[in-house]
Amino acid sequence: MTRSGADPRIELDRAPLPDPAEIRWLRRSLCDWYHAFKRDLPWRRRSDAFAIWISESMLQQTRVETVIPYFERFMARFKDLAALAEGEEEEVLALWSGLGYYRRARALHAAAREIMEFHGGVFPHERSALLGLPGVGPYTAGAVLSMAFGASEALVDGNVARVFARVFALEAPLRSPALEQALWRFAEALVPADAGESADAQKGVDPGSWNQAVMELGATLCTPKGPRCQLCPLQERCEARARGRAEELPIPAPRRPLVAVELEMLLARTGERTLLTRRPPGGRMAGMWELPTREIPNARGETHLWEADFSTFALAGGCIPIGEELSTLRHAITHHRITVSLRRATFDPSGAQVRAQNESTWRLAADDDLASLALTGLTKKALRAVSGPAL
DNA sequence: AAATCGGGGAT
DNA sequence: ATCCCAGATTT
Repeated sequence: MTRSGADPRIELDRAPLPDPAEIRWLRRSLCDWYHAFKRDLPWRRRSDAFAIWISESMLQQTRVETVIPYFERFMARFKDLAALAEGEEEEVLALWSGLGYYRRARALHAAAREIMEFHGGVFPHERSALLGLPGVGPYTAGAVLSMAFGASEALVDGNVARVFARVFALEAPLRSPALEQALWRFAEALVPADAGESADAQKGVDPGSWNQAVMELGATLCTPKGPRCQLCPLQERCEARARGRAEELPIPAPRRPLVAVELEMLLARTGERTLLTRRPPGGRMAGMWELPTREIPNARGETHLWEADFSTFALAGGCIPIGEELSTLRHAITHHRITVSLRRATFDPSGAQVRAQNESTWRLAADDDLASLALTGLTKKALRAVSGPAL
C-alpha cells in the first residue's frame, strides 16, 4: 500500500505482490471472463508458433482491428516459416505496406531465414534463443512462448501496463524504469505455471490464456479513457477503483511536442502508369516506393522528414510540377503533423538525365501493379485521394 | 535514458 | 485535436 508523500520509485520497488490466495482468485476470475467473452480473432483460431509470431509482430504498437486484414493476406501468401524464408524481402514489404514500422517486416523476414539456417527450421522454444532473433524483444518472446508453447512466461504490453497500474495502483509514469520494473515483477508473479508443472492446475488457467486475458481486458473494458469498471471481473479487487482513481491511472508518459511539416508530392502520369521513386536504404521507410516528395523548409530553413528538394531524378529527369493542385492531405508520423500538397506534374522518360539514373531508384508503375508494390502509407493515401477522375 | 520508427481508430 | 495502440532498436 502506498503512502502519500513518499517517493513513488521506492514505493514501487517494495510494492507487495498479492498473496497466493489473491493470485489464484485473480487468475480464476480473469481467465473465466476471458473464455466467456474473448473476441474471435484470426490468430486465435490457430496455435502454431508461426502464426502467433506473425500476429504479435504485426500487433506491435498497432491495433487489433488494423492488423486483421494484413494478417489474413500475409498468412494466405506465406503459409509457414519455410515459405517466408524463401520469399523476397520486397514482397514482404509489399504485404506490410500501410501497416507502418517497416523495420518489423524486414526483421521478420530476416528472422525466418535465421530459423531455417540456424535452428533447423524449428521455432526456438527457449527465451534466450527467441530474444536473439531480429525484431523479437521481451514482449514478443513472452507472447510466443506462452501462447504457442504453453510456457510459463510473462509479458508486458500497453494493456498489461494499464490493467496492472490500475488493479495494483502503481503510481509511476508509463515507460519510466520504475514502472517497467514493477510491471514485469507483477507479471512474472501472476503468470500461471506451465500445465505440466502445476501442482494445483486450475481449469482454463494457463499462461497463454492468462496473458491474453490481461490484454483483452485492457483492450475491451479497462480502456485508457472511460473504463467500464462495472463490467470488469476484477472490480472488487481493483485498488485504483477503490481509490476512485481508475481514470487517473496509469500516469501518462511525458509527451513530445508536435512538429508541423509541409510536403509537396508529385503525381506524374504517362499513359496508364505513375512515376514512383524509391526511398534510400537505411533510413525511414527504407526501400519503400513513393510519389516524388520534397519537404518545404520552415521559416528557419529546416526540414524534418524529407529533403528540401525532390530527388535528383525528379528534378533533373524531366519530372516538372505544373502547378495544378490535385488534393491537400493530412498525415501523421510519430510526433510530426504533416500537410501535403499533391500536385500534377509532367514527366518525360526519354531524357538523357532519366536514362542516367539508376533504375532501381525509380519506376513507372502500371495501375494494375500498384497494389502489389511496397508503397509508403502516405503514397497509398495520396493515390486513393486522386483515384478515379484524376487517374 | 531518450529518440526513433507509421499509421490510424477511438474519444 | 488528442491519445495511444498485443514494442524493438539505436544512440
